[in-house]
Amino acid sequence: MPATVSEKTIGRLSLYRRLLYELRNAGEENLYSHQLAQMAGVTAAQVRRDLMSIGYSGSPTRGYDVRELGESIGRFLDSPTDQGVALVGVGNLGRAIMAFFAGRRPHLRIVAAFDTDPYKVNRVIQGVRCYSLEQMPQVVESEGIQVGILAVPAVAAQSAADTLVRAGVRGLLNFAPVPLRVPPDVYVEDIDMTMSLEKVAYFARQRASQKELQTW
Amino acid sequence: MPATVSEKTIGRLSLYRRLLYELRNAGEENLYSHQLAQMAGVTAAQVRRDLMSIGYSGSPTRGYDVRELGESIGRFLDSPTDQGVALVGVGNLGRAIMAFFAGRRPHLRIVAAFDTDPYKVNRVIQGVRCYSLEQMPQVVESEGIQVGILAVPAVAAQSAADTLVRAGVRGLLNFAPVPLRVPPDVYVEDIDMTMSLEKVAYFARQRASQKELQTW
DNA sequence: GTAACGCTGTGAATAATTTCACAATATAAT
DNA sequence: ATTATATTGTGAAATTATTCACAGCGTTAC
Repeated sequence: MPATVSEKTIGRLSLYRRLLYELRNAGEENLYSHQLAQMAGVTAAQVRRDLMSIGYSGSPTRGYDVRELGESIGRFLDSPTDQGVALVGVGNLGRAIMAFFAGRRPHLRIVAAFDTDPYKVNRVIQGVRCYSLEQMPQVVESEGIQVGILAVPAVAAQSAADTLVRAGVRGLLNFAPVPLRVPPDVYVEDIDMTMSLEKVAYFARQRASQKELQTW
Repeated sequence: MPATVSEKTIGRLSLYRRLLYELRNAGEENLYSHQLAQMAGVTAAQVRRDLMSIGYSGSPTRGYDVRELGESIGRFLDSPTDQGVALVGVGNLGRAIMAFFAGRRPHLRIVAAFDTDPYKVNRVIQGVRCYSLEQMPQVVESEGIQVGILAVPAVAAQSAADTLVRAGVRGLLNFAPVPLRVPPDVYVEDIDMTMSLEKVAYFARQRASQKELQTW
């Protein structure tokens, strides 16, 4: 059981847990590494390697217990106490994010939203109270928020990040197409839709031309 | 110049291009690898390595020409002809995606949207015509669409993907929290917001506790 | 009981990615 | 012209991530 678990493994564990949760609802009680692997789109060896890092052991004959493994991943990934999340930017994307996460994980909930638009401030949108940017330090500190989501325009991203970090946020999920500059003790995950779409376009083209070559 | 360029490099090239475009607008004419690196949040060696793969050369004294390099990346990444994109799912997220990409890259535009909701079908939303799911094969084929974006609920994702692929799509950008099963000649990029948020929460917590340990 | 099976856990091998480090070089200064 | 300088391009090394391959082991079947 390694002292530190890689970013990629953490991501896959989150995926495994979701799949296990669905299996549990479907009444499954146990499964083998190769089954979980096929559902997750990875190899069986990868699954076993990942599970090593959380110290969960299966049985050679029954494989893994669906419920136990799910809970085990939960203990590893989740905070023992609830983690509140701050959302900055309540535009199209921000509201879509709110809707997407609404009612999903009670342990990791959006508990406050921030926007400059005075029409949104003090409203409750998707069950989340909306504050002005000025109130950010206050609210973040009083709620003990450690995680922020940035859904603001590119130009506003860095300053919003700075304010969040100053208020004590240690992790950012950044949807703005700008690399953020943050202190080394703050973790940033970028969701760069433009980059992703361009990657897809590039490889789609490549695959399409490979297909043509096959007939030669 | 390698025969095949890695997925990660393609992603970074897309980012470099965006940064170069901004620099160009700011009137910059040339820059060094370490400058681009610092803007992109990578090392200078990484930038030089990435640029090797598109065969662009700079000068030891002037560095890279901002305009030339940007165009060079464009020639490498972009299709010589325009690439149309199909968006499936015009809910909160779908509309946010439309708004996000509206007017960004003319070469890579959302040209058709699909949804089951009869209220949306035949409407024009964010400048994009909305069709029913039944029309998908037809429209995708007649428009020559090779790239699809899935912004549908998890349960609908696989079947939407199947239809797109059958109609000729070779690349998918998948926002649904489900691993898609597609033929090997179709490229899939997943944007899994739940996984990303859980990663951020995990590392935020970790960084926060490291901070505490520093004082010991 | 015990033999056979097919899985897990993991050390070792391989593959992919990044970084190091330095020769080659284009320019500016003198 | 020559020298000094700071950067590029790139083999080689280091690091990180994945896969192989197999010993060890519960369980089941007989």
